[in-house]
Amino acid sequence: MADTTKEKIIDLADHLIRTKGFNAFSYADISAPLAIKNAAVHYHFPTKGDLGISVIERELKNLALHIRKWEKMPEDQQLKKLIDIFQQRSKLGTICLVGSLTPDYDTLPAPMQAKVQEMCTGILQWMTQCLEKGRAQQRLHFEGEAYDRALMVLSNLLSSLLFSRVLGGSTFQRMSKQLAKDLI
Amino acid sequence: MADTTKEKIIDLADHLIRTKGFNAFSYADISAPLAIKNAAVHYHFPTKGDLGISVIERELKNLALHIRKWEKMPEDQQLKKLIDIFQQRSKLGTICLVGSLTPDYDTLPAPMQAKVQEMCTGILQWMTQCLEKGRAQQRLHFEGEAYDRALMVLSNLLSSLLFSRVLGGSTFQRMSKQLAKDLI
DNA sequence: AAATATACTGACTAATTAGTAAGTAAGCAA
DNA sequence: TTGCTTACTTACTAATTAGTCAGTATATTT
Repeated sequence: MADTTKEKIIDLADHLIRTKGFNAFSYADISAPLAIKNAAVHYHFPTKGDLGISVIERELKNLALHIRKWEKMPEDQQLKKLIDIFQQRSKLGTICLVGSLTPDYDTLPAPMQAKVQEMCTGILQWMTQCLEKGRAQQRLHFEGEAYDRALMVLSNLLSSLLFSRVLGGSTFQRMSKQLAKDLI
Repeated sequence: MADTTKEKIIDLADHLIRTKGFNAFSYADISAPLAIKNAAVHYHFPTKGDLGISVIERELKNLALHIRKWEKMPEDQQLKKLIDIFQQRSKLGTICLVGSLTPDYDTLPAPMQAKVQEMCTGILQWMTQCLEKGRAQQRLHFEGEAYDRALMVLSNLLSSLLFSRVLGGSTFQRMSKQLAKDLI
């Protein structure tokens, strides 16, 4: 996994954001498990917002890496790959960054708000393209603008993780299957 | 509005949960605007969890009141009424309790987790019935189990509020119109 | 060998947090 | 009028919060 302290901090912060939310974890929640002092966390990330931004940026890079890996696959398969990633999250009981950070949006420091915005528009941009191309090749079927459909799909993926934690594991399966049925 | 202090506290807590989230507001955020001491808030609601539960219970009662009011309307109209409520929220820039509290689920005190669960299952139960009856009368059209569709609809309503705060006001219109188109 | 940068620790701080306990003023009931 | 309840205030506490700053050991560079 992560070998440097900095990467370990990002790893832990990522997990805490996905389980407890940005406002419910503290520097102590990070320093204690890593057996370092809270000042060491501040050394790498002066403010909590800086840490949050790094978590988002890493997620964005990872996502970009996946997307590049899927480039040559047909669009319906690319979408299924994305659903697979969410299924893994569902098994771990962790939610996605969009689902965790957008509810807290008003409380986030301004630079982090900008990053959250960037994350949302970035994911939606990719998904819009994916849906558009998939429809052109008749591998995906839906009505309306591709961007509007992208909003609905991201909505369903995000909520499937929220709901499955509250209502139980089968909820993810129900929603992801319905989502696939509706589009393919 | 609210005339008793207790009702004013619930009102404010409701607003704070919808804007900042349950973990990002404090007793001071409630006592200061009401010009009372924080101990007065503890008098009415011994713990923060008690306050959270009261906020959910009031929402559940309000929702039940609305639903009873819509009883004689055709199901597609009932659904539109619900969308109207979300549109008002969107204008105010506030999110719904499901969208605010499910991301924080793991951090909530156990009795409040139970209430959040109750709220989710309650809303889904009503929506499942509404969709089922609407389909039987051919006023609503969709494939798959009504419960699965209810999950998707709640997902889209909840996310439309999250997204519209981050991406701008037109996002709600896009999503709610697409939602209506897909079902009617 | 000397200077500099990296990655921390130790020891703080000022503010905020949820929550408590004792007291009090006003209204109502017996 | 005495006692009880309601709705608070005053005055706390112990814990936690993000963040700071001066120091230090270890590499790395010059």
